[in-house]
Amino acid sequence: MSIFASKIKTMTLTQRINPEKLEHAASMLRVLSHPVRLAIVDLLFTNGPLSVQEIQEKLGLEQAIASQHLILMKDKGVLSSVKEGRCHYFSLLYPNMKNIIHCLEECCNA
Amino acid sequence: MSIFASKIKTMTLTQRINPEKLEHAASMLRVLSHPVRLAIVDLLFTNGPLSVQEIQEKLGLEQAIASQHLILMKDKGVLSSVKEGRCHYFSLLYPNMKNIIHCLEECCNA
DNA sequence: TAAATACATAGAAATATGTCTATATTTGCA
DNA sequence: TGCAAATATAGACATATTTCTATGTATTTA
Repeated sequence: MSIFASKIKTMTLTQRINPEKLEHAASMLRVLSHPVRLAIVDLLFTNGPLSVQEIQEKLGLEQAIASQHLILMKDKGVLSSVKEGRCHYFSLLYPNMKNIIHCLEECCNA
Repeated sequence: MSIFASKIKTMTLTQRINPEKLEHAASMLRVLSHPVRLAIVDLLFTNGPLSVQEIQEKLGLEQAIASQHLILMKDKGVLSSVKEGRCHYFSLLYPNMKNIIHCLEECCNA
């Protein structure tokens, strides 16, 4: 049952779903609301799992910056990671996440 | 031409589009990344143009809080408003914006 | 004109976010 | 074992966000 689907139009989002879920939804969007993180989503959607170093190089980021954004994205449930040797490979937990970006451009010519 | 559509897979988002557009896209998401503002999008999508007072009452917000969020959303290009007498009616500039929320739940069971 | 209604805004304070530098941790390899 | 590679983390700092209280502005109505 979707948290956003409403049967009773007079009920607000806040009334229909619990605050935790609403905050979580907002949190997911907040993760995407950064140029670097949008670029990471795009990169991983196109290229599949990549190590921190690969992401760092392809996007021209400092090591710490790349790591910090990636860990944040993982903590917030946007990315997953697997460890192979000393490399950590990150990938999109939900590749459909890219659709949000697609929606965004459809909505407002971003 | 979509800013996110890539013909050359080796080009990153940052390389394909200009930083201003990327920042604008991130900015649009940042506007949505707040529980109250998600609730406002939902409310206006369902109920059409509403005055500040109506929004305030339906969502149980303080007057200043409602006004601040609404003005922010307008400034960032998410809402439009018309003034009738002393009421300011706000509505979604792009009703499709709701789709982003729909995508969000599809992506990650938000 | 005075009061009330509907909003907006300013300023302060708390919290969150983003970046940078430096350092720590883990793992692979000579 | 000792060094290098890959990544994570800590701490400091600047900036942004959010909320709150109070006040200002525009408009309607008595």
